[in-house]
Amino acid sequence: MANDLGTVPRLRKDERRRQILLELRLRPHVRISDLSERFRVSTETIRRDVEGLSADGLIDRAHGGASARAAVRYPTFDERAGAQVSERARIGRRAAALVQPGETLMVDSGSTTLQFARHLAFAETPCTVITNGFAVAMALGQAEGIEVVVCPGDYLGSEAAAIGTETVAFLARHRVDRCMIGASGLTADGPSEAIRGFAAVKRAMLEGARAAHLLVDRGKFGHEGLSRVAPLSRLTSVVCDRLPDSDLRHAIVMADVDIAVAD
Amino acid sequence: MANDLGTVPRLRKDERRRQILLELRLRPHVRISDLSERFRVSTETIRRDVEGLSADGLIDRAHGGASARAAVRYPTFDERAGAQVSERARIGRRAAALVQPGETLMVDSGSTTLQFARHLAFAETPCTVITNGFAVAMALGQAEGIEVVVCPGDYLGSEAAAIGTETVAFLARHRVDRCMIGASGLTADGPSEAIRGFAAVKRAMLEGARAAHLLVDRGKFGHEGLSRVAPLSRLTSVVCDRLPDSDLRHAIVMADVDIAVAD
DNA sequence: GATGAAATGTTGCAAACCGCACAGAAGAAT
DNA sequence: ATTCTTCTGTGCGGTTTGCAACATTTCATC
Repeated sequence: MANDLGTVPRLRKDERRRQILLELRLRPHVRISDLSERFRVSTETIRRDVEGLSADGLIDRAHGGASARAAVRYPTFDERAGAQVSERARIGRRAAALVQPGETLMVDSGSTTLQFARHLAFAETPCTVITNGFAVAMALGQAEGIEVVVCPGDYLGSEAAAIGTETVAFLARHRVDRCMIGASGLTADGPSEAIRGFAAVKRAMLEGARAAHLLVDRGKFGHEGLSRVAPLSRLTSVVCDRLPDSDLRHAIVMADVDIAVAD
Repeated sequence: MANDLGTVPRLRKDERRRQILLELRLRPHVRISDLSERFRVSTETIRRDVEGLSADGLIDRAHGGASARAAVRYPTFDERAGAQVSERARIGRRAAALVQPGETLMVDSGSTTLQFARHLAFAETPCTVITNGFAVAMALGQAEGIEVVVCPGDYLGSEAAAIGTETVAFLARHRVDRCMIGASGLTADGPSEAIRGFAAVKRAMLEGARAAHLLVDRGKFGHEGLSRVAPLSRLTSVVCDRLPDSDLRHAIVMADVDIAVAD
């Protein structure tokens, strides 16, 4: 109803919203009261603007204002089902414990590997990490003793990650002790990935690492994404929050892959 | 009074504050009520944490929560005057107008080039941008029609940028229509940079671009950073918010460099 | 275990914010 | 000019947050 092709929208509202968006690209947070003062409109109007932008997914709402959209939606939007989050956090912590001081790593982008990065950053295990994920780099970048190397590539805004041939070629030029990757699904055929362009990156990490750890929560078991990443046998271990069904478990064990259950 | 070298601070508080900082690396805003729930402490305690972190200049306070300090620190807290900010914004807008559809660009990390990026993102001029700055990539990554390529390199957390030999080598492999770079200072000897490791990146961009634009606000005139980036003559134009003094202006003109004054 | 400092929780009240409903204002289309 | 739609402002009750003072707990140290 708002986007009739022929109509020229009014200036006022769109201009304001546009300014709000611009502002939020510069600073992470704006206050409704400030905006109201600046545009000389009522707080209610700004509230409606912010509400609208938020509904369009362009910004995140906050009490008293609005904030830029999170680079990575980390605890997804299911706040209450935070179970998922804490399970991923447990997986991340378990995986972080695998890292020995001085090691070199490759880390995938994704919410589960981000949890890993957060725990590794907290542990401050001295190591070197190569990653294509912005959130992972930012999480690790503040930790003392952790060197972070970022991959080149085409920037994928929706996932805040670099992908593509540049990324793959860069990874192929490196060799590390371990890699930590996520996946959209895990079956007896191996991990698979739903997001276009990610499978190749994960594959490149698997190739370049002596040990490969797959970080997946129980929700991934039995699901299959669009692209096959690699056969199960390519993995060293699967880090998860619960043992898979006996079929999948059997396939994993037969492929000589360890299973580590967090907590 | 907080940093006695010998004393070992308690765990609880620091752990919490650290997690808050970590969280703010990933999302721009956290709510006090959420944090209180997550850490199972009273909102007052979180409020004190946030207050403390804010006093240390590590985060920005907001009603109901806290927000990350912009990846690249933006100047002052004076909202309305915001002179520096709006001047940089004007420079950014002016520079964004230089970009023609279909061009290829290299863009430096930094607060002024970030302003450029956000205006380019808003204009949605179709183009391809190579950048080493995370904030620049994230700003441009939301825009339709703009392809963003990120550089590899060592991640510098304090500036959210990639630097080092990998970055330089990557840039050297590319050739673009224009580059947009910032600087810590500008004198008759040319632009200079205060942050270690940045000068080499800027130099590589200058080498790889047919046209080179330096984006600087008036505060940079006459200042000189640690590393010389390049001679004035290497630039195509200087985009600034006010004409430099006659001496500097003369040097710029003699070097056959254009001066574009925003607004 | 006693002691004291720091951290945390609790309470009460003021201020800021939210959301709704309705009315007025500004444009667009007829 | 008129109608109609969309946008904006105002008022008000309800909720959340902020802030300060005080009570309580925790922890290190003796």
